[in-house]
Amino acid sequence: MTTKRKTIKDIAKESGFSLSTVSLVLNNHPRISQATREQVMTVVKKYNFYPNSAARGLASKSSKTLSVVIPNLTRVFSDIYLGEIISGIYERATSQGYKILLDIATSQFIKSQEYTKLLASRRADGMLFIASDIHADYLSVFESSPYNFILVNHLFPGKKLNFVSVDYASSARLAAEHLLGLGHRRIGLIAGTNTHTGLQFRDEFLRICKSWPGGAASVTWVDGGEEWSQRGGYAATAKLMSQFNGLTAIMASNDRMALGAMRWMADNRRDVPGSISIMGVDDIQMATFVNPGLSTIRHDLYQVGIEACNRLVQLVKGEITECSDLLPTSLVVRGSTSRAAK
Amino acid sequence: MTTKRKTIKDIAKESGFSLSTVSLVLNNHPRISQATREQVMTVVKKYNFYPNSAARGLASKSSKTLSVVIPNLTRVFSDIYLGEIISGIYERATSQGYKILLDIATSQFIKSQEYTKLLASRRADGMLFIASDIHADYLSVFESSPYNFILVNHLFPGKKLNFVSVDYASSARLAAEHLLGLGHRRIGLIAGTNTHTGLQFRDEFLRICKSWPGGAASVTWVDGGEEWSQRGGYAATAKLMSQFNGLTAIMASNDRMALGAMRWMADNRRDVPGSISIMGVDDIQMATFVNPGLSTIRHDLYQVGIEACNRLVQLVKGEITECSDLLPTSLVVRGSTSRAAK
DNA sequence: TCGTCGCGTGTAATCGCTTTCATTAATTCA
DNA sequence: TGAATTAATGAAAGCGATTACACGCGACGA
Repeated sequence: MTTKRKTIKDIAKESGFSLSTVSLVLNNHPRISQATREQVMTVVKKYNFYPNSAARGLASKSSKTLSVVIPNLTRVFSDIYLGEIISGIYERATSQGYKILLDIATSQFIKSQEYTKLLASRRADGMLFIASDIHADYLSVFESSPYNFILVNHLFPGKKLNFVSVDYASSARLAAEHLLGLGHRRIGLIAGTNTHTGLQFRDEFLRICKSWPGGAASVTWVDGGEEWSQRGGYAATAKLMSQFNGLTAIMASNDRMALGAMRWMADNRRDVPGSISIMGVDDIQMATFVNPGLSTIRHDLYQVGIEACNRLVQLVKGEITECSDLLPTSLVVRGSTSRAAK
Repeated sequence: MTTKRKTIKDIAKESGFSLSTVSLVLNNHPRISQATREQVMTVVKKYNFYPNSAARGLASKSSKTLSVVIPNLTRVFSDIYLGEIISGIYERATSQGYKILLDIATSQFIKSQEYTKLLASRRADGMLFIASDIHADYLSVFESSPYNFILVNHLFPGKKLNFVSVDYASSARLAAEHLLGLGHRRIGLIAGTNTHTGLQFRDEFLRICKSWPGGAASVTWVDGGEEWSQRGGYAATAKLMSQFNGLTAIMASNDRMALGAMRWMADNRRDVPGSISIMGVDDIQMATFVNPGLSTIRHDLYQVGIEACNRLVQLVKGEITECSDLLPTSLVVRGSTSRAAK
């Protein structure tokens, strides 16, 4: 627009060194002497020069950018669950010198194969995919592609797709053991069935309950809805409570649905945990604010973001070629669960 | 990694056309005949070819990317206010073929002048800045730079910085007129003083109240805290109520702080609106859920995002050279405000 | 004294596209 | 039928960096 933008060539000319020397200085190459470095940097500072990233990307074959794809939920940008993961990703990406390109997995995004395009065009060096339900067959392209791709807090048992996720099976185990240990034998489970991790949680929970040494528990489950929302949890609870008598505990597959369950109990004057125990999963901030506090399984989603980004960078650098990390979870007991009334 | 990546050259060779023809096809140039276009596209499809974006960016001098900078708040990725704006930006950017680069205005980001670097290195064609308090002096670089820059829902009265914002002065007017019209003459104002828009709101509100034809109202104001949070609103309310007697209304500068005020009233058994009216600004979803519903000034932040992005694209394309848009607001009356008790 | 090694720097090829301008083929008109 | 237009395509010059390789030079051991 205004004056011509400076290039590395101008810097070279003015500092009296060659193109390559300037380039090496800008990339902190050790072969450059301190004296030279300083002279060049003086000129760089003078013009507030920053090397053109397109040219740099072209020559170095790297965009120093990572793509993050989030699910297409209503109010996706104000979702606590995602917020934690994204924060983790952002923190780590930034500290490693990568920028973040944000995308939403709308049907348009999927249909136009934007996810492939981003990587094929080298606009991003790798991709972190937080969005994926069990029907995400289109991800199969990544099974045998040269693209750096990681599924975040999701996984596909059948497919050879890289992932970094919390260990939902272990969460199910911890939760089941906690409730069973408190003597609960009639449990209502609000499941999330549109993701494999959700299914994994449900199945493992059912398995543990059925084979419990202290006596099998009868578990009836209902679906909590696509978005794992408080509203969905509320509706699921209503269904469970109306169709099954004598439940002493409700296990929700995430805290939001658990909060919905607590809300239903409050609306219907059922005492928690006196008459029924409620348990969630994730340990979102809100779990500590409600009354009674929500017993839950802690999922450190910020850490998931950190780890996923770490792995992706390793993938990009070629330090690893695949990854399937399961992060540990832990039991958090608060006031919403207690010994089963007999 | 695996097989060599195809380039436009390979496509040219295989389709039997020249480099330039393929390029023109890929860019939908009208000078290409339909027949040629189809032949070329066949080969493109066959290899699932996407042109290298760095090369493209280098040659065309545009990255087709916009930078979005958000404030460094705790839990920034799960903030409703920001979420709306970002959704709007994302929607519009995507529909215009731009990608979104996300950044947080941490002190590190500011100190290292990342914001300048992004634009100077042409990594982004333009920047939407949602983060800025009244001390954002570093933004002065943009006053007379060739960079495409827009402040989103903020503005600096003194500086020549492009902005797209809701009209806070008009919001103040609407709110004041509503409360004054209901007969309120002793009002507590919870202000946000760390942004110019916040100050604008406060000053205009005070001005209207002072010069009201029906009799001036006495307004006392306190600061609601840096993050305009519910917690801050709660504390501010406590302060107002303990230090000033006879307030008949509380005006909060955003809904979150208003919700904090309502919470305080509930905790202290003060009837809303029976004994005191409460009013917010923004009209976030939660405003409809609380009981009584929160009277507020509607700010269509999604629209702000859309407009801001629109303007930035125009700036990038050179269709406009500056912008200072104020978007209209409107009064939303719900249950939290009523005629002042006398 | 000479060959060799290291260090610091410069030369030039390259990355994969866009775009101007020239060229060729096809069409129109006198 | 030949000249003048018009339409479609190709050749080649950048775009602004990175980086392999070559080179010059002083120091060193033989």
